[in-house]
Amino acid sequence: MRPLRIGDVARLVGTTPRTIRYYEEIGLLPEAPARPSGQHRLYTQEEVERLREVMRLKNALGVTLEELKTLLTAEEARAEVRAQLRREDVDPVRRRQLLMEALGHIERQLELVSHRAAELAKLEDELSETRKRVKRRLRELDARQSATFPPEDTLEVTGEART
Amino acid sequence: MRPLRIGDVARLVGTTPRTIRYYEEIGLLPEAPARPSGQHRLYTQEEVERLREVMRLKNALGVTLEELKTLLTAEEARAEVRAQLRREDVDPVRRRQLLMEALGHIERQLELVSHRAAELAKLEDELSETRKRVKRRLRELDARQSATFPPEDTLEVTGEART
DNA sequence: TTGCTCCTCACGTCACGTGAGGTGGC
DNA sequence: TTGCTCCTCACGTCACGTGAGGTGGC
Repeated sequence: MRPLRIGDVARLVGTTPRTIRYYEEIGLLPEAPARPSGQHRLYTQEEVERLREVMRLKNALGVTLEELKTLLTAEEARAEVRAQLRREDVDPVRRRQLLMEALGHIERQLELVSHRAAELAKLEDELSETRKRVKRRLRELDARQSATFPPEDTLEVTGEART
Repeated sequence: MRPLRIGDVARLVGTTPRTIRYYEEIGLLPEAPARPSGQHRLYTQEEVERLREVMRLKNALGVTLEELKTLLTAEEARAEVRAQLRREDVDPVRRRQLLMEALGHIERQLELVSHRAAELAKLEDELSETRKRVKRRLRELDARQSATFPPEDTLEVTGEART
């Protein structure tokens, strides 16, 4: 698979080239290595995934880019920790400490996410309740219509109803 | 209940006085009526509710304030429509048309909300899965500990575990 | 009277949007 | 060669944050 250009990447993750350049500028994305100024940026599939994750977290958590940067750095540290833990030669005390740290990070993120998720779920619920009520009133209206007027296939009163 | 000042309102809905003034400035909130320049703004409980709803929609939908303004205007129009519908003297064709319009608005909002809600739910799920795994590893570690070492009440190896 | 919160400018900032003018690869 | 996308400034904008200097109510 050939390397992608910035416009392709932007389309793939649902953003704009300017945003990608800005994230690179503030250090949220790693700079394309050894690119002479003026040269085109090229991206691997891996970098696209990274950016997709960044966008997802940004949308989900609703934090500033500075906080997001801290968060991602912490996440990389956790990846480092996982690598350390895979090598079995870590003593259990240190091992426990690392796992507890990881747990702390995860729980802080979970709190943010579940709070927002709950709010959204509530709003969604309210909206679908309202929709139900409106639909019911439409059905009731139609029922009264067909009682008062001839059946709909013989008369064109509410043409919209078929669309 | 006495009227509230801007700082109290901000605290109640979880924002800042500056934000409330800004919303008033761009017409997202109605101007406090007949307030001489320099005079304090005073708010009723009703206005607090309105602002709370604005904040909730803003957070949930993630739209620009301009879009939010359009959305709220449409919502007020719907309230107007509901008032019209309550008076029974609307002919059924018009009645049906109004209900269909309302349904359209609700469904557009629902699409926005449920999309974001689904994304958040997915992220929440992933996070709690990860948490589960980390917790399981901690339990396994502790199990091996108590097999290798004497029971914890006779030895102080992992003091942290008690906190 | 003394704090406290409020007021109105007005400039600063964050996260980009939007040209201007120019270069690079199918 | 002609489009197209890319590049780097650099200024604009949206949604506020943050003082500066001053007034108002318990």
